[in-house]
Amino acid sequence: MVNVAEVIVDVPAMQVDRPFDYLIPEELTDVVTAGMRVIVPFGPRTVQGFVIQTKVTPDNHKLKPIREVMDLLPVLSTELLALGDWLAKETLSFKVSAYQAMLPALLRAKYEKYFVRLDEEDAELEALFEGYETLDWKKAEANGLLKVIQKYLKNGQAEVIYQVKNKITKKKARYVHLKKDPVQLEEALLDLPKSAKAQQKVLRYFMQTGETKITQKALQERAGVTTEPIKKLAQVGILKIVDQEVARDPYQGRVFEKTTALPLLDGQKQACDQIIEAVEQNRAETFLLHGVTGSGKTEIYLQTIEHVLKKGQEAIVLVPEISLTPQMVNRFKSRFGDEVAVLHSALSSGEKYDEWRRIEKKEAHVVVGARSAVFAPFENLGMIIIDEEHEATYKQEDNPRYHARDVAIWRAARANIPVVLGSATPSMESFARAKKNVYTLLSLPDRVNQQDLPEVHVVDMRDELRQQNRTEFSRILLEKMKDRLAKGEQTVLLLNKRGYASFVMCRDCGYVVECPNCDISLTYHQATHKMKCHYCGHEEAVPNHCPSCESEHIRYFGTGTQKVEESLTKLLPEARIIRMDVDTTRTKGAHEKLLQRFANHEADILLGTQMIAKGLDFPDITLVGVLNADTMLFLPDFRSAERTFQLLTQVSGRAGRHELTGEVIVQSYTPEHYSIQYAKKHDYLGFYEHEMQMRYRYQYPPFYYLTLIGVSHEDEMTVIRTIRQIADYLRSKLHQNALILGPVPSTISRIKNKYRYQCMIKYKVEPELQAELKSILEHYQKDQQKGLTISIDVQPYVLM
DNA sequence: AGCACGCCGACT
DNA sequence: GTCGGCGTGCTC
Repeated sequence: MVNVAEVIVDVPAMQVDRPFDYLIPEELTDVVTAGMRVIVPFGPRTVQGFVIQTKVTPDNHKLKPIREVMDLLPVLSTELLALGDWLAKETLSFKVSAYQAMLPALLRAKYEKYFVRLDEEDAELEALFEGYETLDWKKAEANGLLKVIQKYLKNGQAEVIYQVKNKITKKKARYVHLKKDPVQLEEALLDLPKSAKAQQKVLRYFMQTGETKITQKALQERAGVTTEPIKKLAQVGILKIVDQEVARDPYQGRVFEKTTALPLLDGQKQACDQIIEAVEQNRAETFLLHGVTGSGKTEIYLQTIEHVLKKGQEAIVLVPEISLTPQMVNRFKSRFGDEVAVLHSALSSGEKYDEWRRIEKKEAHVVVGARSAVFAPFENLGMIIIDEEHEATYKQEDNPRYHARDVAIWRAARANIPVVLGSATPSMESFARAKKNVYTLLSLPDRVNQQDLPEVHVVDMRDELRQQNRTEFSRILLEKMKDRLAKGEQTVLLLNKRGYASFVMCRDCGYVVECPNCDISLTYHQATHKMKCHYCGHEEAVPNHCPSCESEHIRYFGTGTQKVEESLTKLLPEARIIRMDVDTTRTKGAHEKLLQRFANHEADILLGTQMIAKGLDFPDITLVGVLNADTMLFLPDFRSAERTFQLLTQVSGRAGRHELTGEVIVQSYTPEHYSIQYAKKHDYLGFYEHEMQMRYRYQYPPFYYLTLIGVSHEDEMTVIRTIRQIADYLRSKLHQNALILGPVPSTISRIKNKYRYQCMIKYKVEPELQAELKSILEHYQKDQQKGLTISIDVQPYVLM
């Protein structure tokens, strides 16, 4: 009998998406356990793998042994292993991909391949290796040496080594330790030559503070010296310099003022009590917390988490990436201090790893993070909160294409704990489930400050045009901005960029500059003064003449934030403007700095894209303007009305959150559209009813489930043939109530020279669908190796 | 995925 | 007769 580990190898391919057995070598017998990463030989290669199980079996002498363990403690708990299995099945992706998705990027293996010289005598070989013992494969390949080296491999004068590398780098800090007691120190100071002023400073620092250990950096700053005197003192044995591991702390040096629970309104209290009851009774209940902006949802999160912590359990709080602002983090940090770990994409991969480790080591009991934080390695979870549950960012757009909400509900069901979905504008799906009592609805109709919701004016921009107003600003908006300027109050302007990139078009013939590889128009970039493709990165110069008709009337269309800023400066020269978009927030911390400046009243107007729609909470914002409310209304996506309503509601909530009442101006070319009208009235329920009718009529979620199948290849005929075969196959297999739409070219019909076609399945109950889809993937496996890509998105969120 | 093996055409 | 193209199949 031998000890055997079942291992999922790090090779994302269908044929090897199953466990492989490996012998556990004797010295690792009690070390290897499920959830650890190991290094194993796999064919001629060496790869990383995840142990999913260990077992004892009869010795069949055919198993290769595990080469090395990468962890001493499992990185995946049994819960997360099971979750990965489920995820892979649900999203039709590979198990390894699911496991990788649950871990910080630093735990993903890096592979290296290089040659080792075995024959020391051969002169030519030595020359090839430039005298070194090893030669990097990539380097050899780049220099065209592979063929020559092959000979040496064959006759055993060299060999190929496959190596798995850990990416983890521990952050080190240089510490200075004091090796002498105060008396000795005094003597040492007297012994120092008079000229050694800097060394004296260092010793006096230690004598005055009584410290015995300090980072070198801090010592240099505080004692006002450079590295040299410290080195000297270390040489004579008075000090010792030690490199020590430290955890990166992205919030280092910040002081969080401790806050305590705020008093709750009746509605908040009731909601809190119900959630706490579910926590107490270990009930896997899903709550939909529907609260208007400013109704105090966050305070409910904080107080229920407090309860979870008191019970000795842990909590996960998911927040959309863009609202993971310092303001948001601060609220959690100041209530729970060091118990909070933050996981978000602006952190470096090292920082993310360290935060993840704090969770794993049970130093943190609350995690606040974006989508992937739903996989936080807690083992005694007490509650999961998803704020702004309607946000599309919770759906991962590449494999594994999971939705964080589904993962949360899975974990909650297993752990018998509640999930809280919070939103001012719940998704149709969630609200429908709440109405059917699948979720428990908790409503917060009132704002905490008892303020009325801001008044929303809708301006018909077609009228403005008729009145010869060609600027981006309606007369009323301009009027109100001037008024705020005079009163010293602040304005937020939202430019809805989605579906509205700036492109170059010929005014004479209508020619639009397009990407030669992708079926999409090129975007104009002012910074580089070039045309760039969003999808493949293709770049070209801005044309002077129309390539089609030679006309010189070729110009930019679309409205960028820069352009708006320019015209705003002309109209309101005295206004101080802060512009926030991808360009001005690219560098780390820029986002925060700009907001801070706005908070400090260093500007009157904040102009930005979607990223300013959330989380801004400044007392002096009394006017919000939406420059173009409807640009995304006509995107080919059934959720476009819902998204428009959500965005408008969201930004409206930025105004008048404190004492001053707010006003909102919404500019639109289609002011009569229901999503705008209901947003104007702050009428979520009205919008919900209307939108549900549309969804019913056009057979969309939540009445039908969707699955999107996409095929792409360089040869258009191959794509059409394949997608047709798939559609026909599904038609023959699925229930007759299921609708199969298409195949049709995708919205962007070509990316990177690959043609893209898709078909959509709409269905109600289809228990066999998953199996059928899997068999389709298997069937086209060989073609997938020849450049054909089949992507399956179960319950897609974005249809483009 | 990646790599070896193996079977055919185009050359020294 | 050999080099190298790519199709096929396997990886504990």
